[in-house]
Amino acid sequence: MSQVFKALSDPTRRRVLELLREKPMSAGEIAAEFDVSKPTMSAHFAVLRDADLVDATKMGKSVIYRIKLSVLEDALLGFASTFGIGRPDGSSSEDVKS
Amino acid sequence: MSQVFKALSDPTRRRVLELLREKPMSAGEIAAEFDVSKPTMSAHFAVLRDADLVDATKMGKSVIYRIKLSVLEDALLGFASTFGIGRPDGSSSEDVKS
DNA sequence: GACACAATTCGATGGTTAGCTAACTATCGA
DNA sequence: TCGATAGTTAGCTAACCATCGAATTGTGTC
Repeated sequence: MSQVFKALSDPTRRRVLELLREKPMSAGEIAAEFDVSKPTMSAHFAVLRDADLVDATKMGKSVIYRIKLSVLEDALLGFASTFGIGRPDGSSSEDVKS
Repeated sequence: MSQVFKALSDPTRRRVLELLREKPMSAGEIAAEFDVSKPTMSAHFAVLRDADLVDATKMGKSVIYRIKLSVLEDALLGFASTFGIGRPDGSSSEDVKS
């Protein structure tokens, strides 16, 4: 849980997730969208992997990243429901379509 | 936005918010629930204030903290809706009880 | 004013994070 | 196998964060 919020606390990582929302992308494709070095992007990817927010699959020379929407969903809605925010209540990822 | 997620990335601060969900509390009352020094708690409060997640009101010798549920709600649901998570549309704070 | 109490601020310390360059690993194509 | 390409790892610096004890500010009481 802390890992997820920590991952989301960085604008670069949030934007990575937004890019991945559209479609899976390779590390290089994603990195091309940002003005930082590849190693720096790699570190951001590591944080996202650590939070289990993305899935990394090696495809030939590339690594394809995919967002794990259900994890993001569970974290955000699960936490929100603790405060009676959003859904009426008691939402795990049960009543949420995938 | 980054400030909100950064604030939420710490378990102590999340628990502070959960305490405040029940009722407003003084800094001392909150601090008594944790096993850290008052200065440390004060620093946590500062992060929460910086994220605009709580409201601090001086009452005599004490400072009363109140959670700002609508800010938490807007941040979480607003971000979630970016990913098509949660309610179809951005919601506001209607069902806020106190 | 003098005192006690609530909370924050100050100063120091240890740990973490973002960023870089350089070097390494792995894969593909010739 | 050689060279090019895609990513990650290693090693480093600078900035930031959590934490503490001590000092400070502000409030109420006597």
